[in-house]
Amino acid sequence: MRQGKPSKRPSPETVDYPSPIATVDVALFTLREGTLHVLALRRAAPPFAGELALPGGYVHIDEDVDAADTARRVLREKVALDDGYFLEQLFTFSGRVRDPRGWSISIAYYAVVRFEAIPQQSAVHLIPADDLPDLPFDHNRIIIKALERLRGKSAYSTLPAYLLPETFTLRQLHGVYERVMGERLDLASFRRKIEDQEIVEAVKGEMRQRPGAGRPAQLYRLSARTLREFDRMI
Amino acid sequence: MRQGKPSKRPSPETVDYPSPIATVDVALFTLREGTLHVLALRRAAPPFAGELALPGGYVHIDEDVDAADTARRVLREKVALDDGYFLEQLFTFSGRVRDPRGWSISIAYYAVVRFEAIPQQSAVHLIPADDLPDLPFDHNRIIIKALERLRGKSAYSTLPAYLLPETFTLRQLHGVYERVMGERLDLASFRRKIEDQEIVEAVKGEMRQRPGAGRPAQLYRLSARTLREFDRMI
DNA sequence: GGAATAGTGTCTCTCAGACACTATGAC
DNA sequence: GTCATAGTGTCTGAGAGACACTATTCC
Repeated sequence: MRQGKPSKRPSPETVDYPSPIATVDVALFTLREGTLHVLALRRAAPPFAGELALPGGYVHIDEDVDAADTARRVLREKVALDDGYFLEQLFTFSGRVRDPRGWSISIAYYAVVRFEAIPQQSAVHLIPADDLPDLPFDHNRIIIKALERLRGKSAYSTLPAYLLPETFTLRQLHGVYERVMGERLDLASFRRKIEDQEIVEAVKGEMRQRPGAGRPAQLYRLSARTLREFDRMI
Repeated sequence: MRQGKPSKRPSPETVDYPSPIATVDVALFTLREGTLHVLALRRAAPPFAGELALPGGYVHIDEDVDAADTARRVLREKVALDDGYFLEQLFTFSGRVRDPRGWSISIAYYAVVRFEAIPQQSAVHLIPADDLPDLPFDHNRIIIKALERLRGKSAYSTLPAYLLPETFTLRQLHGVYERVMGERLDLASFRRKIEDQEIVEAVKGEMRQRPGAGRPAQLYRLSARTLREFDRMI
């Protein structure tokens, strides 16, 4: 039918159809002042130059080994974030109308990281995840889907632990779950679940305190077992 | 950096990078003789001409409105399947090495349909889902991931009902769940769950029988409520 | 001692599995 | 009646929420 057209570099030879644009977008979540936020950047280039949008970029076929690699490169180049975050493919948004440049594919990822790990640069903005402005492309849809996934997965995994430093108290972990889920969770049940299933392990003898008084809390970290099979359910 | 190359039709103007090949592959599941199978086709064209592989095809940017549309077109053109099936995006497989033609993206879908709805053509093969041969590309990986999703989702949804005709007995539904999940499910609990939550509704007064004797069973169909919010949990 | 925060014991309710029971048809 | 399949009632154990209790620190 239609002819493939010559391309400059690692050139697919038997391609019969013009390929759509292929990009990767990342919804990066963090907790700032007790509220879940998504990271957005002010766009430097058209389309939608000057507007806030999710960090994203073209797949570089000579540089990236796969799309997850593109996502990590985007976070490195545009957010100066190297590691320590959770990253997972979310969904692929595609079609003729989602990008003014034409038929496009956006392989969307979502990521979770603690606030302190994000270098504060001028282009970086944090948007409250439950109170989004109108964003370009279909970025609102992407964020809403990412939020559903984040909440769904948090209900049966240790994903929210990525919002905390390496060691934390059970109370902090509980608070983070409540913030992410946006609902109250019974503290006693939470402790039982987390402790019984050996999701965390006590850090030897260490303790910790808050401003005024109060009994110091045991410090925990995710157990080796949890880290190994992170994706598995609680 | 590098230049975009002219394309014939809806031409992306500001594309800075050569796009990877964009295809859609579909893992279509069905139940034949009580065993879950995946549909494979004998490939007509290279690469891997003559081998069995998942039905798939290029995204046609002048014809398909989005990737789900591509998936439906692939099923229509290559399997002669028009509707009556469940279809959902699974995952996007991408990278430099998965396709000998070069850096490629496969937006993978999975589908579920009853055996009788599949037109029997010479190219169509059904492979037992739990006993896969070596398939080209990363199609084994796609099928394994699709199976996980199918089983995961069947545990809390009415997905397996797509393997049955419009009306069915509770016993049939139960059997189909067991086959899909590959494990025994308590029949009494199953009835309670299915009935209490109004997932099905009795088809007025109708009954049904099997070969020899036995009490006839009530016929059911999925309730309007279930069909409306199909994705929701049981 | 009191205030503040950390952590536990116990009751109750729900729900799923187990399994013995009853129901309705063909013969 | 028997056989075969359909469908129900009831017990039990696991787990989550509710919430009152105890523990350990600072002052």
